[in-house]
Parts: sequence; C-alpha cells; structure tokens
Amino acid sequence: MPQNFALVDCNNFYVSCERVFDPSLEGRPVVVLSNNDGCCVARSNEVKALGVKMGTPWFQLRELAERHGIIARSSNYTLYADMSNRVMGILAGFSPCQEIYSIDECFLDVTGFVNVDLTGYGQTIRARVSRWVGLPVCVGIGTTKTLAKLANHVAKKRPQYDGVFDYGTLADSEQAALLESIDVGEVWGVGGRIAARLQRRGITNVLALREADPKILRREFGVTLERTLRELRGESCLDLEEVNPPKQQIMCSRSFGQPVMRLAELREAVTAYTARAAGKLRAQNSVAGAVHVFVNTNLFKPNEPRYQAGLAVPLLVPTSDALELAKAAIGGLEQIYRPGYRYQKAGVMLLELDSARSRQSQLFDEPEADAAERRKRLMKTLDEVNRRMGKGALRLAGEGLQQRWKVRSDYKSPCYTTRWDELPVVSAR
DNA sequence: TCTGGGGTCCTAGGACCC
DNA sequence: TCTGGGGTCCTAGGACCC
Repeated sequence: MPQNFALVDCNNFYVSCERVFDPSLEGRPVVVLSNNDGCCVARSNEVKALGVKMGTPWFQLRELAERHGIIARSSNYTLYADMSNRVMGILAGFSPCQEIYSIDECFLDVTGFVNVDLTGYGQTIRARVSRWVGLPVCVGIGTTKTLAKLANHVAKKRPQYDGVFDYGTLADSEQAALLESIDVGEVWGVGGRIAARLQRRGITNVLALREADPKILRREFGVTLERTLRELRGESCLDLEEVNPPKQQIMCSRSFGQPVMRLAELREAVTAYTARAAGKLRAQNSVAGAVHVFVNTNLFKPNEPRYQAGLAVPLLVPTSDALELAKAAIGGLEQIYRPGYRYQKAGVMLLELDSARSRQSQLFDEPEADAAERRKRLMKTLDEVNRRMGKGALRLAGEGLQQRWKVRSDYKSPCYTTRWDELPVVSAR
C-alpha cells in the first residue's frame, strides 16, 4: 500500500504563541527576536507583507518598525516549548504514528486512511488545535514527506485551500501545473546555494526539478538531492522516525549582552554553558568523552581586532558530571584565551557521546567509586531541584552572580504556563 | 550601540595499512 | 626508464533544516 503523510505546521509559531496570551497583538505587525534581541526569527503575516525577511537584524528595522508600529517580543523559549508540547499531544491523537520534526511541526502517518476524506480530516485537526490551545496550523498531505512538506507550503500560501491541501487529490496534469508554479527553492532540502546552482542550469521550478535526470543530479549535487527528486516523483525515500535517537553532540553557546574582555567573566559564561549542556546530556542519559570550547570576537565588525579559537579537551573517563565537564572546559578556555580582545560569544560542545549505561562496568578503586557515586547523586539532586523550582534555581558557583555577560531580552513576555508567579490573570466584569 | 542557536548528513582528501 | 591498488578511518568543510 502506498504510504501517505500529513505534515502539520503551526503558522508563525512564536508570534502565534505570543498572541494567545496577548490578544491585543492580533491583526498587528509582530516580530519575535532571537537571543540578545538580535534578529527576527518569527514574523506575523503583517510583517511579512512589509517585506521583512527572516533573520533581519532588529536594529536595521528601527525606522520601518516606527513607521508601521511593528511590535517586537524577545524570544521566550520556555513558553514556546510548553505550547509545543500541548500541540504535539493533541496531534498525537490523530494518527498512531507521529514524528515530531521540530518545535512547531510534525509528520503524521495517514497511510491506510482509505475511507477518510483527508481534507476534512485536516480541517478537524485545524479546528481542534485552534479550540484547545488557540494556535493556527496548516496541514499538507502527500505520499512522501517531501510532497507533504510541499503540500503544506501550498496550504499556507494559497487561501483557496483554507489551510489544508492534499496533493493526491490533483490529477497528473494539475500536479504538473502546480509544481511548475512553485520556485525550486521552496522544496524541502533545496536551500539557497543549491537553488542558485539549479537555476543557473535552467531548473527554476519544482516541475523542472522533478523531471531532471536523477543520475546527472546525483553526480552534480550528491545523493541528497537525488533523493529529493525521487520523493517529488512519489517514491518514498524518507521514513517516519517516531523515536528520535540520542544526540551525537550537544552544544550550548550564546552571544553576550555586551562585549567581554576579562578571563574571569569568560570563565563564568563557559561554566554556565557547560552546566546547561551537561543537563541536556543527563536528560538523554549519555556521557561525553570530550568537551570542545570556543570563543570569538564580533565578526561583523571589520575595524575591531578579530580572534576566533576553539579547543577540544578529551576526558580520561567519559562523564555527565557538570563539575568535571566544566573543569575540562575551563582548562581549554584558559589555553585559547588571549587578553586584549573584545569577545562577543563563547560556547561549549559535548562530543563523543555514549550511552551512560554501557559505561557502568567501569573499574574503580573503592574510594573512587564512592566519590563517583556521591557525585552522581549530587547531579540527580541538581536536576530534580531545577525541575521543580525552575531552571537555574540551583547553579554552579563558577557561573557567577552578576553575570554581566548575560543575554539581553528587553521585550520578553512572562512564562505564562510554566511559572506560578507569572500565570496570566484573567478578570471578568 | 545593535547581526541567534542547535542540530544533521554527505563528501573529499589525507593518513595508514596490507 | 621504471614507481600498484584498494580498503578503512578520520577530519574538515559545506550544505541543509528549523
């Protein structure tokens, strides 16, 4: 039986989350900014209509924002993650198989829904998510993941479909006409670079890509694009992945709210980032065999002295212990630090990850084993306290108290759904 | 003044081995 | 004058995604 996939995607997800809790934003131009209020990572339709591109730096928009009353929000990932969990929970009820692909979209397996009007099914999904959590979604349906993605794009862009589009309902000639009307760059897996190269060869729309010679494409662009082409032809090459395998690397990095020059402050930041990364590491029950630490100055400033450096520090015994990982990261930092630069960013990457379980048979001396056991309990307590009392309730001393390097977020909304003291207050008259 | 963060996969080329 | 061939592993870099 041919497979069939639905891709459900929230519209302007971050902006829509903000609107759920602040209805005054409805109908107005809204952007959500990246960390440090750097650039736009989500735009309302009103903002898109003004021609603002994804990733535009906020400071470049000041004038336009003033003229059109654009409202900015700092990103509130705690809120978005919680809203995402609610949406994914609802969507899970619509299919036995779900792949959560990103914070705002998931694939549902709708293979074998033979007596179901899938367009109507999509409308039911839209209505339920809207009613239960207040977020708008669009649904695209196709016999491969790539076609479902493309169908979702159509559902979003063409109002006549009212947010749901099933590619399979079109006759062959209609499919061809549709594909011909869509830019090749809209295809999942075709980014800016490849789109430009394809266009130079006259492959400008999706139909041309579908009709290209797979062998030539593979030779010129690699196996990934060949797969994309096959998927466009309806040959499913990408399966639904219900369980996500453990991460192979875990990273935590941030740009600073203001430039940092002193080693002492970099140490604080690197300690804090390592603690974050180690928390994620323990959450997936892994240990790391190496820590990579890196720093850089602001690369956008051509007139300032530039410096970029990183170092991977191997660990004798793989671990998930925040204190040990931080010690290694700090050791690396001290080797790459050069005085006199205005540092703009630092980061930590945990590498050579392995399952914690496969490591249990380590041979230890008695006292060492004891110490290791105590540390493990300490980390467990740390995680538990932070889970119950909120992130950052318990921290490493090395993270510092002042944290002058911390990210800026001047326009942040409350964590309405995850902090007791920030619950929205509703009153009726 | 002000330009995000966190991932994956694939390929090419070098080192090394027999 | 002549100087193999093939496999594997690792790493860096490029491309993509949201």
